[in-house]
Amino acid sequence: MATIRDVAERAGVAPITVSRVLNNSGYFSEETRRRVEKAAAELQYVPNQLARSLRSNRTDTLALVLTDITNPFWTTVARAVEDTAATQGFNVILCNTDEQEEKQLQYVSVLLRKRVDGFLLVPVSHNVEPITMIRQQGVPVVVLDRDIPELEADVVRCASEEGAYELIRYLIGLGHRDIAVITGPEVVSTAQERVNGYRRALAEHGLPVNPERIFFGNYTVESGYELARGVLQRQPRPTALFAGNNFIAIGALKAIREAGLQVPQDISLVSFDDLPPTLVVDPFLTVAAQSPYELGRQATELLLRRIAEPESCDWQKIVLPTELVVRRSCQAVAGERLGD
Amino acid sequence: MATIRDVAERAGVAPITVSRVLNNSGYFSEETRRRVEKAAAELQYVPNQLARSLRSNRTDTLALVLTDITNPFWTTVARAVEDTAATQGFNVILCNTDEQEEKQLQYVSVLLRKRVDGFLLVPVSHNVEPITMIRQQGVPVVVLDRDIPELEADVVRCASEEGAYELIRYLIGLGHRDIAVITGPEVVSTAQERVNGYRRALAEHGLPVNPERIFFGNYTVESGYELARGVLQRQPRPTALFAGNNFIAIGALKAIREAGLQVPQDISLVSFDDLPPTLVVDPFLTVAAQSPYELGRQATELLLRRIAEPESCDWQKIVLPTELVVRRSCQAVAGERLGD
DNA sequence: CTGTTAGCGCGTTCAT
DNA sequence: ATGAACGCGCTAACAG
Repeated sequence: MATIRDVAERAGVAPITVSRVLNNSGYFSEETRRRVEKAAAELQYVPNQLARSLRSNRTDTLALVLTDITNPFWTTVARAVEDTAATQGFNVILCNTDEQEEKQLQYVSVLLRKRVDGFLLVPVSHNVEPITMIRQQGVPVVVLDRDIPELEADVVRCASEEGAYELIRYLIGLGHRDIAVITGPEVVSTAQERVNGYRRALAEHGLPVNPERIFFGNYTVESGYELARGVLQRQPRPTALFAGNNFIAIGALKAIREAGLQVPQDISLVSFDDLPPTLVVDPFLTVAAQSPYELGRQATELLLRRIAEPESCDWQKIVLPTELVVRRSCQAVAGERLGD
Repeated sequence: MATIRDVAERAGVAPITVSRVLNNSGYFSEETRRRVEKAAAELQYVPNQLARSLRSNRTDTLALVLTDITNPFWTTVARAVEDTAATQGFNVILCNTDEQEEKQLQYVSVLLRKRVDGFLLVPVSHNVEPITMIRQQGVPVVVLDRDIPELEADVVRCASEEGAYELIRYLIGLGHRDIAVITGPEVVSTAQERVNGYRRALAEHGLPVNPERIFFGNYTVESGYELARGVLQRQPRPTALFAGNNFIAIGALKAIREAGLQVPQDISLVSFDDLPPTLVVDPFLTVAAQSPYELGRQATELLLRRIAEPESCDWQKIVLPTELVVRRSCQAVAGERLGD
């Protein structure tokens, strides 16, 4: 593999001159340019970015540490991150933590060694260790989707509490009085907030909050399935179910089908997260829709700004609104209907 | 940010001793180990992998250049690649080409500069330029999902021709005689092969191949929608439709719904690619299912082998079988039924 | 306009 | 068991 010195020799100039021509920096004659470019082309010279980075302390690479790229929500976020990063010449290293502390810490550690210019991190828990580690090395981090209490940081996330609140208010408006919620891990802020929104909506309508109707689990299809199965066996059965994310909703739908029940006739169902329109022929679920693309885009833009101007310390907390999308997965409860 | 020299000073040893302790290579006393580890911890020393890579010519990083991570097929492949790479300590840089030559070339060029250890590439066309570029730098490439005619290379792909053949044979078995196919770009091997399988199935059953029933487009929902709309307007309307991938199938379903038609009553539909079971509550489409996870896993393992032993030149062509999954999207054609 | 020197942080080589 | 010198490939700083 040709180095800058090989090119220099062949062109009959010094390495620094090659550097100047190829980076178009400093002065050089037209004749020199031609000679250098010719030599570079003939040798198929590819500059070594590692050496460059070693000097410049920039790798033009971002780390995207999320839970599972397999969830279309994260897929869309990843796409947005990659798009946005590319507009400024950055590449993206992708990592899946599967919500495991250990993987998260391992990735952060490796990526720090690789000297990525910044991190987009979906924290697995409220443990601040990974973020502290990153900060100690002076590398910018933007926390994605989830907040960590008492942590001063740049955060870009969606309005989980409000979204949940609206969903539940909608259900209450349809006359529902017994609504169960199944959601993600209790250590994850989005799960907590969605439950908070649920609580607030009930409270504001003077309805009791029954702790036996609140279930934490994982943001997976399996977990949604299991939790929903549990819920459906209860007597009395709740008239509506609130799924904490798209995967949980899918799991719940499977459980409901398996129990021989129908949505919305036998039970109403709402969910956080939409599935991307491209994946669904006939959208059916009433949801609080987030904007994963926007989430990824804004987070990346913020991160790139932090990389460009590392001084600033006015942490930004960006909260993206959620949209209530009413479709056909809910039914009014007879006799108690309050509105539509 | 602390360097190896800072650690050495604090521990009262030479930098090389620090290197030996932290890499656990060569000899050093237990006392030295303790002192070095203490100093490293106190300084929060993070070794600079750039410097290491500059010497070792290894970055422990792979490039995954695919068309669009947003398609669940590629999402699953990406997940498999990341999982497999991680087992050997490699990270993955993700790039979306959107089927554009220019983006593809740009990415390849940048990633060569970054000295990734290997490429997993889904070629946008039969243009061998990107692959040639990579090879000239002595970097291993594994071609993913698509083959390039007359190119000697490691390729891991699915059996497109055979999968299409089986789908069409299945339709013919149901009595269909007029089957349209809508698929991806004509410059992409998978699209070609799926049409070849379609042709072969018809030919083997003595049925004419009508060029007016073959449509190339893009592997996107929009393209599927547009092409299907065109097909549905034809008189006579084909009795069955073969969608070249999952996105095209979704677009086709939208067009069919919009035309007020029902699957399978009014038209039968089959597709290449399944949607991941996790994304679908009630699988309905009859498909030729590929194994995207297996595709990504095998390709990555092959690439890692090439990286470990760069000498070998016996190109591997791995073709993964496709599975015909019969569900409820097809109906026998009355009066001409041949079998089930 | 072009070149020399030096150093980014690390690990191989050879010496002690 | 430990260290000094050197170079990986590149570019900033300083001549000329």
